[in-house]
Amino acid sequence: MIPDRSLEVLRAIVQDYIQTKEPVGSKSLVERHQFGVSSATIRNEMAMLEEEELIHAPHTSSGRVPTDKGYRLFVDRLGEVKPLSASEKTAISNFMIGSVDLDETLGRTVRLLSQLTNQVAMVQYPSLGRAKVRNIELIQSADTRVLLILITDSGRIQQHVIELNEVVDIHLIGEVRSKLNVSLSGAALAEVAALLSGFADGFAPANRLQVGLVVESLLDQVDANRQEKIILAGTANLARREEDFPGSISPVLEAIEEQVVLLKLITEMQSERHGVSLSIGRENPFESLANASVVVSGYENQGSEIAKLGVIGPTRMDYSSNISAVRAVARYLTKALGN
Amino acid sequence: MIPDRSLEVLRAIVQDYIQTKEPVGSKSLVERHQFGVSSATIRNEMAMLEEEELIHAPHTSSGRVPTDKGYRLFVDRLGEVKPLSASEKTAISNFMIGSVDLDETLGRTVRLLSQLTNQVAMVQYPSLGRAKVRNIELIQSADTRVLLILITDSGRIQQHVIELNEVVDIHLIGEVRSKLNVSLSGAALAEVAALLSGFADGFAPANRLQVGLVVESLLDQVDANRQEKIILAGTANLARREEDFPGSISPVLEAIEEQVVLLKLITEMQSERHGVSLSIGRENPFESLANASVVVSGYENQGSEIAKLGVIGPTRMDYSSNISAVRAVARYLTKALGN
DNA sequence: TATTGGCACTCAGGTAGTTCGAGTGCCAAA
DNA sequence: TTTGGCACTCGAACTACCTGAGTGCCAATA
Repeated sequence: MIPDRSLEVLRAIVQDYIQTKEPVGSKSLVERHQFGVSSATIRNEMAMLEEEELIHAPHTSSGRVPTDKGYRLFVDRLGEVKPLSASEKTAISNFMIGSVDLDETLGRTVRLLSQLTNQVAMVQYPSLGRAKVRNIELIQSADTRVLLILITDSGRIQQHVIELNEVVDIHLIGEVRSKLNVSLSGAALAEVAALLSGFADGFAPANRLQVGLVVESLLDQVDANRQEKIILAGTANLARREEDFPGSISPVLEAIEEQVVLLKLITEMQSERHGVSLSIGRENPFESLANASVVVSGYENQGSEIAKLGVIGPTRMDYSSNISAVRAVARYLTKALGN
Repeated sequence: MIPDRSLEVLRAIVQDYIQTKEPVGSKSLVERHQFGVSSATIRNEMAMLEEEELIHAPHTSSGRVPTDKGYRLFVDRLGEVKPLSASEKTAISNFMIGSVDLDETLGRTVRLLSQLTNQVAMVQYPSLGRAKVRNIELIQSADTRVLLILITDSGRIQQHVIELNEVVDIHLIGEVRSKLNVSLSGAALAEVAALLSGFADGFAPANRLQVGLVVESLLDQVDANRQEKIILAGTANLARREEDFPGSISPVLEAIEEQVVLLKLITEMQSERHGVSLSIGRENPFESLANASVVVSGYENQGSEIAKLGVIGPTRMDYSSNISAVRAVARYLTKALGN
C-alpha cells in the first residue's frame, strides 16, 4: 500500500510537470506546495515512488518525471475531474446549434473538441449497430447506374452507387425498391442479411443478376465493418506539441492518418470511470504511439453506445481537463443526436 | 540576357541542392558535373547568378541555395518534365480501377498522388459549375425531416437534410418532387435559381412555407461557394520534411487544415505550361506558406475544367517529378470521370 | 576577353575544457 | 520519522579554439 503523502507527492509531480514541462525536483516541489515537511523528506518519498516505478529520473542528477504507470495512478486515484468553465460551456452549446444532418453535426463536434482541448480530436462515425431500417431508395443516377440510399432510424444516411453494366430498367428498380421496403422497413440492420436471402428469386430470371447486384450493395452498406471511419481535426496541434514527442512527430502523424490503427485502438479500449477510457503511453500496443495518450468516450443514441469520440496527444497532457472535455462533448453529442 | 552556361550552372545548383539538401559550392559543382572549366570560373558565374538574385548564400563562406526566383526560372526554362516510370504508371492505373462513385474516386486519387510524390496531396471537389440537373429526390428521413438529393450529370450526388418543423406530408413532398423535376430536369445549375423563382406560388398557401424551405435548401446545394471543399492525404509527409521548414511546420499544417486558405490559393493560381500551375515560396500571399510551394493542375469533365488537384510541399521540392505526377494524375482522373 | 591558379579571408560547426547549479543519496542528530 | 548538512553528479551553458569548405579578388595566362 502506498501511503497518502506519497500519493500527494505524485500528484504534485504530475501537476507541476504538466505545467512546467521540466523534470521536477524536491526543492521546487516544497516551494510550490504546502507539504509542511522539508525537501529531504520529500526526497525520501520520491525515492519510494521511484522504487514503485511511478516516477523516473531522466539522469542521475535531475528532477523526476512521471512514468506511464505514474500517470495511470494519477488519473485512476488522484485526478479530480475539472468542471468546465462557463465560457467552455457556452462554446459547446453555440457549436451545436443549427446543425441538422449527421455529417455536419459530427464535423462540428470534432472541431469543437480540438479547440477545447488543443489536441488532435477524433470522432468515430456511428456503427449501424442496433439501428433499424427506416427507408430504402433506389434512384437512377446515370444510364447504367442506380444510387442506393439507406436511411436508418438513427438519422444516418448511407449512399452508394451501383454499376449495373446494362441500361437501367426504371420499372424494375421501382419494383425492387418497393419490395425491399416491404421486406425491410423497421427491421434491425443485423437481420437484413437473413431477410434478404433468396430475395432475387421473386424476380424474373432475366432480372435476377441486376437484383443481385442491388442486394449485394445493400449488404455491403449494412456490414458494420465497412462503415468504420473516423474524422479528425486539429492535426496542427500535434506539431505545436512537438517537443513532447522525442524523435519526431511523423510516426504519430502517420498512425493518425492510418485510420485502421486508430480504430483498432479505440474500439479495444475498455470504458473506465464515468464512461471515459484512457490509454496512456505504452499501454497501447502501437510502437508509433508509445509517447501518446488517448482519451475516449462513447456517445449514445436511443440509450445505447453507437460510437466513440476522443482526443489524442502527448503522454504529458492535462488529463483532468481533457477527460472532462471529452466527457462533456460526448454528452452534448448524445443530446444533439437525441433531439 | 543570361548566358547559357549560367543557366546550366543554375540548373546544376537546383538539382544538387534538391538532392543533397546542402548549400552547393563551386568545387563540388565542378566535381559532379562536366562543365569543362575550373571552379574559379564557376565562381564567377555564381557571382552573376547572385547578382540576378537567382541564388543566395546563407552566409558569407558557404555554398549557394536557389532563391524563389531561381526555382521559378528553373521550372520555367530548365526543368524538363520527367516521364513517369513504368511502375508509377501501373500504380496509377491500378489505383483507379474499380471505383465507381465520385467520393471514392477522389479519395483514391488523393492518396495516389500523395504516394507518388511523397508530399501532401489535395483534391478539390468539383464545383457544380456547368453541370446539369439530372434528378432531384425528396425522401422522408424522420417525422419532420426530408432528405433532398440532387444528382447532376457529372455524377456528383449532393444530399442535405431539411428540417421542416412540422410533420411531413408525404403527398405534398411527392408533389414537390415531381414538380421540381419537371421544372429543372436538364437545366444547368446556374439557371436553377431563376427557374425556381415563384415556385412556391403554385402550391396551396398553407404549404408554401414548407415548399419554401425545400427550395431554399436546394438553392443552397446549388450555390457553388458552399460546395468548395478539399480533401487531403499524406499530411505525415510534411513532418518527414521537417528540416525543410525553418522554424516549425505548425503554421504550414494550420494553413493546410484551414481549407479556406488553400482554396483561395489554388483558385487564384493561373495555369502555366501544360495546364500545370505553380506557386513557389513567397509567390503566394500567405506568410504561413512562405516556405512552401504548390503544384496544381485542373481536371476536367465533358471538356471543361471542373476543379483542381495538386500537391504542397517545401520550396525545395523536386519540381520536375512533382509536376509530371500532378499532370499525370489529373489526366487519369479526367479519364476516370469520363468513363 | 575569358579562364585559371593562387591566396588571404570568412565563418558555421565540431571539439574540448570550464563553470554553474539544481538535484541527488546518505548519514548522523533531533 | 524528520531534518539539516554534505559530498557528489551531471546536463546545460559558456568559452576558446580549430578545421575546412567555401568565397572574392587578382595577376598571369591562353
